[in-house]
Amino acid sequence: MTKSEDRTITPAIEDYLKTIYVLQQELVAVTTTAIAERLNFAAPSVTNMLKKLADLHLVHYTPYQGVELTPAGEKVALEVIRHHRLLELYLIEALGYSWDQVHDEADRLEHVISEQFEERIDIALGRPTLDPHGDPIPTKDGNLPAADETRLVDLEVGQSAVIVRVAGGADVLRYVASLGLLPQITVHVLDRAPFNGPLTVRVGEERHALGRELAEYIFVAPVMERVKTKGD
Amino acid sequence: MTKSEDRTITPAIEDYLKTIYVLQQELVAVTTTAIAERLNFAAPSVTNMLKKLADLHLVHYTPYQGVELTPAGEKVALEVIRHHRLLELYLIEALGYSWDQVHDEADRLEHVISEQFEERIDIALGRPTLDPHGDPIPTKDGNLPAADETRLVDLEVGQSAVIVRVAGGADVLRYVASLGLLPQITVHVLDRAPFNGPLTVRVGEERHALGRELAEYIFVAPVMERVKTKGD
DNA sequence: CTTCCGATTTAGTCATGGCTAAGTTATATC
DNA sequence: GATATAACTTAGCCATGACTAAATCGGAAG
Repeated sequence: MTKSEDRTITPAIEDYLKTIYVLQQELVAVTTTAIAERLNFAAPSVTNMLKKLADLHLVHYTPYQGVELTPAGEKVALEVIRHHRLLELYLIEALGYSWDQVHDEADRLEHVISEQFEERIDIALGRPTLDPHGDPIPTKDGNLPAADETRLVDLEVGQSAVIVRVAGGADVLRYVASLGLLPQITVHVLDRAPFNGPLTVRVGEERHALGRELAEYIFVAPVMERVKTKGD
Repeated sequence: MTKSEDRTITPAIEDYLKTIYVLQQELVAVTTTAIAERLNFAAPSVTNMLKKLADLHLVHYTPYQGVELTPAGEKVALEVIRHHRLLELYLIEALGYSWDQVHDEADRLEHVISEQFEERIDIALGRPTLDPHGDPIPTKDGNLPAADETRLVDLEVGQSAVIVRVAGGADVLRYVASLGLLPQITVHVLDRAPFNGPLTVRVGEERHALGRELAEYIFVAPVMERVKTKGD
């Protein structure tokens, strides 16, 4: 009856493709080392896998140069990312997870849920387009609406913005959440210390100093509110 | 403080322990071959794993004799079974799966969900005690209330009973469901053909002939209603 | 042009967990 | 008691996917 599928795509392969997809959006070239760092693997392990992915026609791999997803590879990556983001949203909305607890759970579940499971939670959530971090959820046919990509670190003193999403791992999410910096929240930039020093921001009644690196993880939608001179 | 994970327990180990647990309830001795058949593995693969499980003190293994779970092994088995049964119920209750679709999904999910996930769906379901097949759900501290174990095949002609659960794989479940033989449903035994022949049962307005083997998979709670005469 | 160094790949190892082929054990039967 | 046979184990193989150590590439500096 339902005989097992062509299990060429393993969880490990899915993780690599997902990582490469994300890195492609951050970097000009996706290198072995960048992948190794992101996945916490040794570089040779990555080289190994890249050769395998190339054999499977999931990436274009040029030794010493880097990799790029093929359309087939991108399709797999987007499916995994769709699973991940739907799961994160479902865990929060349906099961009451908190914002910073969902990532690890989704990382494990994303590899094992069926098409049916995906479809059922998609329906249960009302076919959402954004995940809890504000990232767009790829559609079933592999389209990903681009998100705004202004970073908190790029704002000028005096500007305000609404947090859209926060990148980075669970530790970053937890810390950022503890400061009240959650999606939908408005922040005001009070100061930018020189020499790559911290940003001081106001969130509600509180003030926090954020390292530059941290502020690169926080993506915002700028609010062009009345600044100094009477704006239009 | 949640202790850091003892990653000695792999999904493969969980599958073996779960299978051994189930077989212990069905058989006097759990043999290599019985495990191999249930898991669809070759016998030597099982022998191999049994040695590993014995090293981990999860089973008592006597070569050529069979295995038995240790308390530690039983604990793991019950945790996995708890995951499985909670998941099956959740898939049906919360996500609208049908009765015969849940097994495979639960088989994959049971190995990856966290304690938190288990707790959340347990709460969402109102801390249930029976899964959709009528099997009891082990408690978090590893207790499993015994279920009634009368089989449909053991009923006399003229007896009626309510189906409690159906054992067997997805193919059995699917077929049995297609006959309308679902938990909560009442069946009436109309005939038992001699020489191990089929049972004829009435379900609602329909009659079906069931092989003896199939009728062994169907567990019932007998109903002592008025005895009827033969024929009709 | 050479030299150096970090990035990368090659080579070879290990654990997991399947497999087949071939021996060994237990046991039922003559 | 001898032996056939099914059950079981041993031995050895394979793919995955991680690792370290060592060679190699390639770009920036001298």
